[in-house]
Amino acid sequence: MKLDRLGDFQRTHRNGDLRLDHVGQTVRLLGWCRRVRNLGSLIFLDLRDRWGLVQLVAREETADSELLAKLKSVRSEFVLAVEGVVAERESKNPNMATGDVEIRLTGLRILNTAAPLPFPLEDEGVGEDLRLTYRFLDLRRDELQRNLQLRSEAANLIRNHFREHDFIEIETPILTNSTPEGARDYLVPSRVHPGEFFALPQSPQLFKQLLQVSGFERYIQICRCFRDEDLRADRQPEFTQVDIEMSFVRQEDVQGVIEPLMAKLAMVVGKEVSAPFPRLSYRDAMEWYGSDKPDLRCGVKIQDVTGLFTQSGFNLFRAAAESQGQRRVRALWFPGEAAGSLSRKQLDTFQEQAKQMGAGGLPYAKWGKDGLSSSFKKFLDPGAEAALKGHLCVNGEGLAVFAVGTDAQTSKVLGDLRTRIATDLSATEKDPTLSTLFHHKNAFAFLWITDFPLLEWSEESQRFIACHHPFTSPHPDDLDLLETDPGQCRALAYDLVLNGFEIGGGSIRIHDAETQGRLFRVIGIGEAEARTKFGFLLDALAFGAPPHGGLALGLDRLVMLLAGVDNIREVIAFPKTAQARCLMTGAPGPVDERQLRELHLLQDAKQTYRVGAVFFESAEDGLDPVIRGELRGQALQQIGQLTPRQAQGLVTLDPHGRILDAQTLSGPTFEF
RNA sequence: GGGGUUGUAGCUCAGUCGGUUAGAGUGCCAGCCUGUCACGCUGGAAGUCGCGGGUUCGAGCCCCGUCAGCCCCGCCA
Repeated sequence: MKLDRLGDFQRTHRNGDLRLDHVGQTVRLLGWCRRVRNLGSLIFLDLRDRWGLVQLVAREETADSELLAKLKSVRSEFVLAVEGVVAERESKNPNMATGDVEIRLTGLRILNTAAPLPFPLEDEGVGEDLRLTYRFLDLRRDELQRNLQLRSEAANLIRNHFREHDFIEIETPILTNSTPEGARDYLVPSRVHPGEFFALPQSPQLFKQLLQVSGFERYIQICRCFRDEDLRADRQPEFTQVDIEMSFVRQEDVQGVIEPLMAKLAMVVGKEVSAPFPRLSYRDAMEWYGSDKPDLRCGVKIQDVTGLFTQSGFNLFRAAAESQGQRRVRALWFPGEAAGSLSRKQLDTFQEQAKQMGAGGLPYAKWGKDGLSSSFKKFLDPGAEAALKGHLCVNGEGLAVFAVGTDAQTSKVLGDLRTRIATDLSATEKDPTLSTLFHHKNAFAFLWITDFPLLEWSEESQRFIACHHPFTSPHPDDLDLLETDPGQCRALAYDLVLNGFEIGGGSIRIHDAETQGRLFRVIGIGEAEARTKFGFLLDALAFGAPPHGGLALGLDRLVMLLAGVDNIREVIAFPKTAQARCLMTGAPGPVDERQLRELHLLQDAKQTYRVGAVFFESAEDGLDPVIRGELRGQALQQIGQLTPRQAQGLVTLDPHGRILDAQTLSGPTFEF
């Protein structure tokens, strides 16, 4: 098809803006054809641009015949420039913003055609692999257009917020050093320095601290970070952090800057949230919610019922009760009819989940229409049942599930089931009493988790490692524990949590070289290594580093929650799959051997020479060396008789065509 | 590294106990159609049942392996 040129055509309006006010005006519009509805001698066409949709119309009896013919050739997603007169519709469409008007076509330019799309833009539920392969088409869809628009607005709002608070935006290097702690790095080989590597930043942590030493006092950057770890629905190998750092602050000051920002961001999507947000210590969060990122929309708390089973015939529970706190029995109580009438099958799926989280099974007690049913009913005599009901505050139908084990084990199981069961129950929406337990899912429940442990014992490395990062300040009250009982030492670290997602984390940093040295020692980084890896930091701390602290927000996750979607890929223009591949570009991909050699990733051992004649010599085992020698001799002789331009070397190939040996006879060498 | 799940027409899916020529809707192509907006009507084309083995007289279906998407555990200072 012959295409028209854009020429000097200029749009006069955005498609979505046209209203009855514009009736009678001649307008020029640009966009994509969403769909043609050809009724014979009456043709409708919806034209889409970034701002909306408007209906075009042409009538056989009134329209120019050339225009009409051209219009009939238009298919979905053709790119058009049109001219027409805005008119009130005969039959209006209340579902469309521009549904009162239509454009009577007077001119049409087909700027480009479009092959039939590999998937329809309107449908939900198109396979995600297909969407990612044709991401540029996927991004035409309303939802992604909205999500990326929202992301842009959020980023702008964030920048403005910090600018209003006198923060300065500073860029830090993408090519930096690998650090010994933390996630796996993405490495970038250095061409200039053989055998040495840059690492892409997991975060600009050290740079932002150094900027405090430099006196910038309030720093912000919206920056890309990279971690080469396995992915999840809310994790990508490259992601965007809102990175901030402040001097002369306590953690309350950092939180005080973030909270109003969150309120503003929530406002963008019509949510009211009030600051200050609740603060919960790590310890309490684990005790009540079994998670360091609890979803507070669910009010159900974990309860300790260990004490009820000291005399129980149920060995599993009694053994825990007799373990003197090593192991405990903990429970979740979900009141209401919906919970009390859960089927055996549903309980089985919860049990499967519990097993996946490391539990042996899922003991339960359910009070339903027919009274008690329980996996350990035979150990629940009327007295024990009454005690259990009293302890859990059971006054009606409902479900209690139990976990037994160490705090870490039971927290993991119950922390997961808490929200999983609550979500399932609220999905049924049969039971009004649930609303008090699981607030409707549109709420935004922010909170801070504070007083994280500074260090945790790593079985794998047989040493303590930093929970947050090794620059986090110990809690001043716990400083003495650093060497005596490192596991008990709390950190001045805090996470921002929204609806069960960690959307930010930060800390007050160590700002003196001595404490930093102490911490390095505790986590097994010796003097020499500290010097090599972090010498610049230790130096900086020695030259008048101010007390400082900060935080990083996960922008992708934050926007994901603002957009109300459950997957981070929905708010990233060109995301990677769970296997960290880009289905559109195919990245990562192989590179030329020349590149590998240049980067010193491939030895030059296979280097070979240009030849005018190639003599194939079998390298299969069993070939008599004498014969091989003779063959080689013959080859050399033959080649030697050729003119130098034709014969410059001898190459030995194996049966697979791989070069085993090469020899220059004359002429210039050449790298393959 | 481990577990679960999905893979059939361009797309979304159905496909019985292993048994005839693998179907539907939609999209696409052609024709008709003056108020559609998920236009309608008629007709047509369209399949490496992810890939590779195996079992069987016979495999979309059963078995083994493998690849890819998604979810989870480990991992993610």
